[in-house]
Amino acid sequence: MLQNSNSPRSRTNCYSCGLRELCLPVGLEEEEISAIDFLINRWSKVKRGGYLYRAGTNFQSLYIVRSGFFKTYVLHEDGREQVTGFHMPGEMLGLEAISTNVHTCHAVALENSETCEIPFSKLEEAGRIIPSLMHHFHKIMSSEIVHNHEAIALLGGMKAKERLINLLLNLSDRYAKLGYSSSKFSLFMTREEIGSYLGLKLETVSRAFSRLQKDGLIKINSKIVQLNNISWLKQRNQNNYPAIKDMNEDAKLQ
Amino acid sequence: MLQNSNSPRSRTNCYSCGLRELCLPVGLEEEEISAIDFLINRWSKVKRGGYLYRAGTNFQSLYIVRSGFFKTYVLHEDGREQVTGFHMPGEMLGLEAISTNVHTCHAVALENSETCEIPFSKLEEAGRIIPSLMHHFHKIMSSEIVHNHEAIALLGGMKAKERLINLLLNLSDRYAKLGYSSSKFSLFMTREEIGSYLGLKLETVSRAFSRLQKDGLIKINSKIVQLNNISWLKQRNQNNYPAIKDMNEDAKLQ
DNA sequence: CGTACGTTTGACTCTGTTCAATTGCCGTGG
DNA sequence: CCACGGCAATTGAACAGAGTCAAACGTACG
Repeated sequence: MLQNSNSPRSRTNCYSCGLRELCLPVGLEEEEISAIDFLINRWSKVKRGGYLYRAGTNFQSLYIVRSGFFKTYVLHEDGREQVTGFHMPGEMLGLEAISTNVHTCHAVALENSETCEIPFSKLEEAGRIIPSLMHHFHKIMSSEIVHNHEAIALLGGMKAKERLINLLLNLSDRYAKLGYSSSKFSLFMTREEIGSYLGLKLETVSRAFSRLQKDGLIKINSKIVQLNNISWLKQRNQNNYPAIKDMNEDAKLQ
Repeated sequence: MLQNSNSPRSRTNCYSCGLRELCLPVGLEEEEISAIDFLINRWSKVKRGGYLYRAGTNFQSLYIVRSGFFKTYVLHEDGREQVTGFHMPGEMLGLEAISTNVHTCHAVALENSETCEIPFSKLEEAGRIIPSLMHHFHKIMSSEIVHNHEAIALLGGMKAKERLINLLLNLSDRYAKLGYSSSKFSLFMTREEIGSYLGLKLETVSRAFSRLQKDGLIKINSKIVQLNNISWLKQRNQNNYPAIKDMNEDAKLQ
């Protein structure tokens, strides 16, 4: 049991980490992995409701969720919070802060969570020596941008029910990647947080859930949701933009 | 007139480029600038309505707007287009494609435009040799994420009039940085494109313009807009999230 | 000069918000 | 163990803001 996740050894050991194939070390050689183990100089727990970082604080490190569940949010002028994302194990937090060296959003744990901390200056140094590490880091940042574009498309063009289905399918996919059930999982966030993320009021979220349940598409019991027919939901509500097919349409436009 | 912007010489010369302080070379030494001139292997024109790249095509290069005005958009399943951003000189395009090596959005010129092309693999190579270049590139990607967060906040929590004011102030700031008037400028996009970006229908955009004009806040003549009292507009409609002030509120939350 | 496109404006509809009351759930303490 | 309080979630009814449909106007370009 040397590699038990609670042993001190595994605290700074990417090699034995269950998230290895989802996280920063993707695509690295064994020796390179041990090199980045070096970077990760801390391993911290954040209790439910606790802050990983706050807007306005100085940026030093990026974080990777090791276990648990986070939300990030910004505040509107009037104090209303706008959730900008939900974050699951293997996902990186803090990328927004690189531009100004100050965090521009708040990161809160919605469950008791664990994170790996990666001092950014060290990551840049290591990236110079290990090109594939740097490249993979660029991919992570880029996919964050893609993900944001999807969120913008969702907020800009979808109705309440579609937004909710989209979020559920998105969570479903991410749980699947982690090896959990894609059809039945827990929502760690409140209706209000879901609403904030989807640009809806909590009552609207609640009504949308009720309606989806009445239509037999899902089963929902407070925080536990079950998707009855994922492929049907996906068909009814594509969340990917079929790039190739689009090309024909575009040709006409030009 | 060796450095005239149409001379062949200046095509690959960052040193003499008017955007030098807004673009990739920010913070580099002179010798380093000549090193990145090396990277930029093409300099292309895109006519109004033409595509810089399309979703679904392979990713090779990033682009920087040299002159003109672009929009980027993704397509919803039903073919409706969702504008994800407007892009002015000095701004970088194509960052979304790094993650998959395929462009996930379309980039169209709204005016006759010019761009610099930066092969991404060469940029990564150069970044290994010039750490400050790599670091600045990371800042650019990060600020793209911040910008997306702002767009999400706008779409998630604002009313039509607020959204429009926000866009106008945003454009105003960006024009100011380029040395143009911040109070009177041209909108290169149609009402429909504005609406798509703001998550509104074109009629709603038009009505919002009319109302702002009737209230004396702006003057609008088809595509030319004049902001009558920028500081008042800003006060009435903050588009920054005052991070420091927020800290007090947050303390209560935890 | 005429067509096509973008814009403005009005009247009506509908989705989501607001306000309010009720229910359900869970942890605390009697 | 049950009663209580507090928070989250549900549901209903009235309301408001944005969407839809339609008509008319302006402007740019062939």
